[in-house]
Amino acid sequence: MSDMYPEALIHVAEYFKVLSEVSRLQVLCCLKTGGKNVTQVIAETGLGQANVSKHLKILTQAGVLKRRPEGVMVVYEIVDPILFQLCDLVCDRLQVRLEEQTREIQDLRL
Amino acid sequence: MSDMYPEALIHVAEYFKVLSEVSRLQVLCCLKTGGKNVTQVIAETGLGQANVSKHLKILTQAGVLKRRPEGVMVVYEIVDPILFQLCDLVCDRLQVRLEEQTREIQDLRL
DNA sequence: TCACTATATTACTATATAGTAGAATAGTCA
DNA sequence: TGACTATTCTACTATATAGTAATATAGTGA
Repeated sequence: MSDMYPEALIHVAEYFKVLSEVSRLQVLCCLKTGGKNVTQVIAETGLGQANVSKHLKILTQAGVLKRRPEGVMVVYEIVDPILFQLCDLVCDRLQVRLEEQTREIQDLRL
Repeated sequence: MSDMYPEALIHVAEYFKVLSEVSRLQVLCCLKTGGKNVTQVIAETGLGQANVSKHLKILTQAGVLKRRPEGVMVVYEIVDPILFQLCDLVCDRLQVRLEEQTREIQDLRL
């Protein structure tokens, strides 16, 4: 955000875009407690197999996950150190906004 | 990110989606130094009028900007306290990733 | 009132991508 | 080798949305 060149902003936008899909956030939540193989992710999220595979690829290419083959299986784990900071910031902010909106609606009742 | 319910993740995904477009990041960069009216934003970003109007609305509805009519003009300003924290975190992370990739490519040369 | 400026909305096109079915690939074991 | 399992890829459809042109709205001053 230090300058205005759209070229530099493309990468920031792409990073945020990776985190802007519910299914991908589900996958990340599922991996929060540690690395898991694809079958486990499919089972825990309830998403389709091909779909999970695609999202895991997108998250890996974005540098959020790391792919590690283990025998027949492939284990994915979170390696992005800022991921949870980002999500916690957003969650806190959303909560504050909701409280503000609740207060505004109450004020209308006076 | 504290649970797995997709309903809760929808709001997080929506927030990230708002920040996942280059044009909107341009608008935010333009407003980083202080509130501006729509005409100024159009001039500084080079984006179309209707387009800027649309993005300003989206950013306002997301709670990132605040709309304040001033005479004939309408001034928009950033009110989201976490916005720059988020962007700085992502920028730093992207820089680290680039350095890692540079090192990996150099290692291939050995 | 009319003309002018600033902003917002509507209707449309073009593009991107989520999800899926089915095929392909790769590894393991008998 | 063949059968089986785990994962990835390909081709496709359906949906969402960025950008734009034209129109609408709203305020201001002559």
